[in-house]
Amino acid sequence: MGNNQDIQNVSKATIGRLPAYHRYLKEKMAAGERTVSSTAVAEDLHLNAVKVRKDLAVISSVAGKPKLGFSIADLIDGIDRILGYDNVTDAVIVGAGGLGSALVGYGGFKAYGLNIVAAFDNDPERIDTTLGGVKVFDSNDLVRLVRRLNVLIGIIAVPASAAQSVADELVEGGVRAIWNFAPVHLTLPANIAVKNEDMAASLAILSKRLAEILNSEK
Amino acid sequence: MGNNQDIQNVSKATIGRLPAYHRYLKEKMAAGERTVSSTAVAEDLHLNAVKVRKDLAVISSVAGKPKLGFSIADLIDGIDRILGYDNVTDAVIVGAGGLGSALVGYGGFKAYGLNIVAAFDNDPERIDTTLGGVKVFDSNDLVRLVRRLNVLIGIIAVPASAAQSVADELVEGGVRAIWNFAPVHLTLPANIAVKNEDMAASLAILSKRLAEILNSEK
DNA sequence: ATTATATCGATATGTTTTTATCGATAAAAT
DNA sequence: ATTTTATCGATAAAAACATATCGATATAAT
Repeated sequence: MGNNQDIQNVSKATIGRLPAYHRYLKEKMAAGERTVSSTAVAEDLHLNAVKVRKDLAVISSVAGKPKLGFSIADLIDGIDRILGYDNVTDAVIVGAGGLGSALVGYGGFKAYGLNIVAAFDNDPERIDTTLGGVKVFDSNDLVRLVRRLNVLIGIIAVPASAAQSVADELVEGGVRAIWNFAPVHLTLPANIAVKNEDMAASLAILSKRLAEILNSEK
Repeated sequence: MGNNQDIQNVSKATIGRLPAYHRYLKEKMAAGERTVSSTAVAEDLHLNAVKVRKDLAVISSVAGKPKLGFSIADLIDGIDRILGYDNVTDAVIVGAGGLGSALVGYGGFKAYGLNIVAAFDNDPERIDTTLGGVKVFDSNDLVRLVRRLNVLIGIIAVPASAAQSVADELVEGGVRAIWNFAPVHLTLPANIAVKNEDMAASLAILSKRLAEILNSEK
């Protein structure tokens, strides 16, 4: 995943929109369509048409055609290539509780280039069970196993109180990217990529939009 | 939640950072501290000091003092006020499966001004059970119950295939904001606030960062 | 009392992202 | 064959966001 050059030349904002385009294009393709116009995508996805056109221009290997638009198959290939959906990267998840099992069960991560090869938990009840095909190991073996498996990505789905120490162990095991679902800020070396999945932040932004809408109505 | 004026004048980027400040400030307060400087916050949270100072200036009701910084208690009050953490808004969640129960169990939403008053599912096994104190109702009663409860926010935690119809029903029931955890783009009226929790997008951004880091090392 | 200093607030600059405009062009319609 | 039109690509302007700089100032140290 992502260990290619392509992803580097694409803006962060665009990268964030690619998965949505990908789903949309897959749908259109399944519906038998061959081309899309930026205007149609923009309308359906409620985005600005110019923005979409620039995004599609980055993705597409060939120029769009007036009156026709872009080739759907080509766009999908482009996103696959940029996001590395064609080659899979291994990851481990720590925390096999509610959120952890939901994430593993959520499935489809493999379609996004992520292959969860192991789960970890410190609850004896959960150790040695399987979670959607993924075996749950003892947290005590985390560092050793992560190092042995040569895993680059770690997912943290443990309570806030345990998150920092788990993160430290993941780094010790050689992980270079951390996807953090615990509501805490992790203190980590600068050369580790971190993405915090901050539910409270999402909720705050939703609230802002709601406030704007309700306010515009009075 | 958020049904106040304050949230309107604050930039979206700042809004997204407020929950992290809130957690940080609560920690500091619990540790017995009374003031923080923007430089300290910036260092601990790995943010730019000027950015933090501007954020804190928006939050704080009084000016910061040289050598001392800002009052922690005042900042917390400010965030509570802006994000509406002091007055709680009701919400319902649809989908009591893995993700749904994880979200309800994730708990702490009430601390973020969100009170989940009901869950819905169409699986007879789940109907009439309780999920962390929240009763699971039959999806068939969704529209009627949501309308009766006068709920403004709906959380969608159902499989992708069911998400659009659930969203339509929520809107029919009077919901004005939708927090969507299903990996699909929802087509909804313009006067409904939507926040998509797009795991694939998060993963894409994490991958980009990882690619940048790995690339800078060779 | 005086000086040193951490921090603030304000202003300015830079960067990223979004949005607007418009001529060019390929397909469709006449 | 000619005209119309949807869409593109390019350029430019605007908006949002981040970062740099610096004088002012309240506290702490001398």
